[in-house]
Amino acid sequence: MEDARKSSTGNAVNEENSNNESASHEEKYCSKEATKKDEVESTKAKVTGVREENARLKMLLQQIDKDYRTLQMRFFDILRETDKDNNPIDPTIEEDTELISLRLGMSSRDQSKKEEKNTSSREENEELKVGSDYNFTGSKTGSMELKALRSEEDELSQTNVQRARVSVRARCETTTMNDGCQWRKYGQKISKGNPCPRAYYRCTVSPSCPVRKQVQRCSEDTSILITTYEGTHNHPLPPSATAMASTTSAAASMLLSGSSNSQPGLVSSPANVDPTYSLRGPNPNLSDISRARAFCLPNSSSTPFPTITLDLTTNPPTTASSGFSMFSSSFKSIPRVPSTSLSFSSSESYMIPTVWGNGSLNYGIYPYNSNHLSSAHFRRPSQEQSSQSYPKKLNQQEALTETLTKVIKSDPSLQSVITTAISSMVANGNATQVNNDKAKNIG
DNA sequence: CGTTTTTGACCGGCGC
DNA sequence: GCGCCGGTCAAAAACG
Repeated sequence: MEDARKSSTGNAVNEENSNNESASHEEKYCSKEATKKDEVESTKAKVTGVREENARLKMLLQQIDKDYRTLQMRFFDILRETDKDNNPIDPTIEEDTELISLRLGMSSRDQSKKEEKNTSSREENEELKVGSDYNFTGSKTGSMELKALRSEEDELSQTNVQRARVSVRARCETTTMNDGCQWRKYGQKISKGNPCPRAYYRCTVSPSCPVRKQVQRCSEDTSILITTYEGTHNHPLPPSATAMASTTSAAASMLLSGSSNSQPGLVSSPANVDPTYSLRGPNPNLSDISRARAFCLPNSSSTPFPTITLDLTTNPPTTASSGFSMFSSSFKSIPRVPSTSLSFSSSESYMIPTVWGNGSLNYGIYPYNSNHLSSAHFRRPSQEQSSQSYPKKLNQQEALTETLTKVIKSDPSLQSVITTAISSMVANGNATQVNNDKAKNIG
């Protein structure tokens, strides 16, 4: 190979030398044309490059779309399986869990039907759940989602069930996060304990959309904006809003699927068992987001709905190697455990240092699923008994965490999807710009 | 002129 | 029952 290349190169050089004179003459006369040709070639190369980039972005978007769907499906599967694993004795709990998680994504009727179907129907199920977030990819999916959501809303209004809230903490200088949706401010209040006013916004994309959000600056760090979303959009979302919507929806699903114990009649006090989850992460960029952390917090007794917090403000100097190390570490780290009302009814003063801490893993009570607690509640409603079951719940928690971590780590696409989802919803609108750019490219 | 924001009034839940 | 508090309403003002 080496010899052949040398000889070949040598021949070429000889030929070049022999033609040097004529070539130099031609250069004089053709230099301008050659320059033009070079420019044309350069332009062509650029166009080709742009086309390739365009194609690559298209592929990327399709992949993200696909990954999102996969993630959504896997997420609910995991939750379902863990529910069954951890509450095998009490079927009532599992049933409740299903009911609650359904309220988030679809009606119970739809869900129960789908549960009866085989695995192939999972895809359809998945389509329903994710449809609103990706309805720009297909009107059919969007309409299906719309039906499901309306059904859900009807059920919500009829049964007056709990609604999950998703709180996003992010550094943002503007008055509100640019999440891609259209909002109308309908009120502002000074809330107790925070000098910064809390603004109330309503989604105006659709007149009947029930989604609302509250925006308030953190009293301790006014650069941090706390945005709390409540409800589910019952209309197609613009592409720029899908990232936030899908992420909050998934987070809320995660939360509600674990709040079965809040069912009235099954628990002494719903306020005691409202878990507050938190996904904590630093900053809008992907690598930082990949270090985001998840943890659970005792819910404020004043909060009527279970709340999950996505914390994108802190900057823990952890290794950014694995996209989902955050889940594993945070879920495993459970320094304190709720013992029924004692921990759950804890006030904000108890919760805040955990939430607004420096990024250490001193948080988290009930990772994504509070059913472990619920089972303890159901079987031993007394505080004393629950306190005694603390180590057991911890073990369950850790086992559950490990299971989830393994699943997530075993699937790189899952990691990338989650990372992308979280990074896409950050406050400064970067994600919106990216989405818009991608949409333009596709268009 | 239509839409959005502002802001005081109002309402319901909750604790005392 | 009363007051506090969070959330919402709705008229007026501001805005584009």
